[in-house]
Amino acid sequence: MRVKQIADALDISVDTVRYYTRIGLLVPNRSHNGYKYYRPADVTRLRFILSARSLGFSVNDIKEILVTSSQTNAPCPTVRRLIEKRLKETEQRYQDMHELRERMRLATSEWQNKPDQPPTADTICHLIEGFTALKS
Amino acid sequence: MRVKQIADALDISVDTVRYYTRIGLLVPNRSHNGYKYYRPADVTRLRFILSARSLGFSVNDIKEILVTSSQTNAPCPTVRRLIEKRLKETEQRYQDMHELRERMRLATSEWQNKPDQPPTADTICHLIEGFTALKS
DNA sequence: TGTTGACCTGTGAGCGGCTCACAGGTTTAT
DNA sequence: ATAAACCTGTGAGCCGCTCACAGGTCAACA
Repeated sequence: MRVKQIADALDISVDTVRYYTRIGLLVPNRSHNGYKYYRPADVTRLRFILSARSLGFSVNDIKEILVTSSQTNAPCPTVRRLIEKRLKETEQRYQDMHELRERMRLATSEWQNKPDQPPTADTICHLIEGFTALKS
Repeated sequence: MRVKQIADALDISVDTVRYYTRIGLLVPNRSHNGYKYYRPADVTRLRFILSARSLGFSVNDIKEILVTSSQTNAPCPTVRRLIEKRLKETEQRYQDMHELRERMRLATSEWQNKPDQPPTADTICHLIEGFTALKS
């Protein structure tokens, strides 16, 4: 299979396949004309990559898992260790997003009742600089 | 003020100040030895940048707001338009983060009862590939 | 046999928002 | 005078793609 075929088969862009190939997650054959040819094993591998991505693993995590899996018997301990780490990060980012969303919502509602004003010597936009939730 | 002073004053890294300077959000003076010197107006400006960042505006948004504010009377219409857009994106990303977190939590709990297994011909890690929530 | 045109290819660069590495300049203490 | 601490700007690197682009391939038609 060439890049377009494998990309279409798994419903992702050719650029994503090329990216994974470029960083060594996929290692296709090369034909005489320089084209990359993907075998069934590469499809399995790519499917695995996509599953892992959708579980929050980074491409470096995936690289590590693939190396472990080819060197030792079970990559599972690595996988368990990594997801714990990534889950913690995700919880944190989720929390941060929540707070950001609250700030943004509060700002928009607060700004409903405020008029437009031109900038002054020490304020650029009174909406932003005067937003109460920023005054710690 | 030189870069370290302004960075310390607003409790951010010198690299961040330098980044904002590099992309033209801040325009300090240059002294004979090539050092950048920041004036009180730059402090106001940087404080504004930080407020806007914490409300979810991108640096490009901020650039646009600053330009508008220096060209027209009130940047407020621009600000209102931009935050609406960013808020929508934030809601979406928040939702995505929520789903990701759920998937990760479900996976970890499901994996508690599963043993480690070596890879086979068509599975790299049975935990990831066999995770139920991925089977659409 | 030639040629048009659709489609496909790989490579290199770009994105955002910083962060890091590094060679060299400046300041302070001796 | 000199050593050490600290500061400087510039360039490159990070992640996970995405885009631009010049050129290659291939089937259909003249």
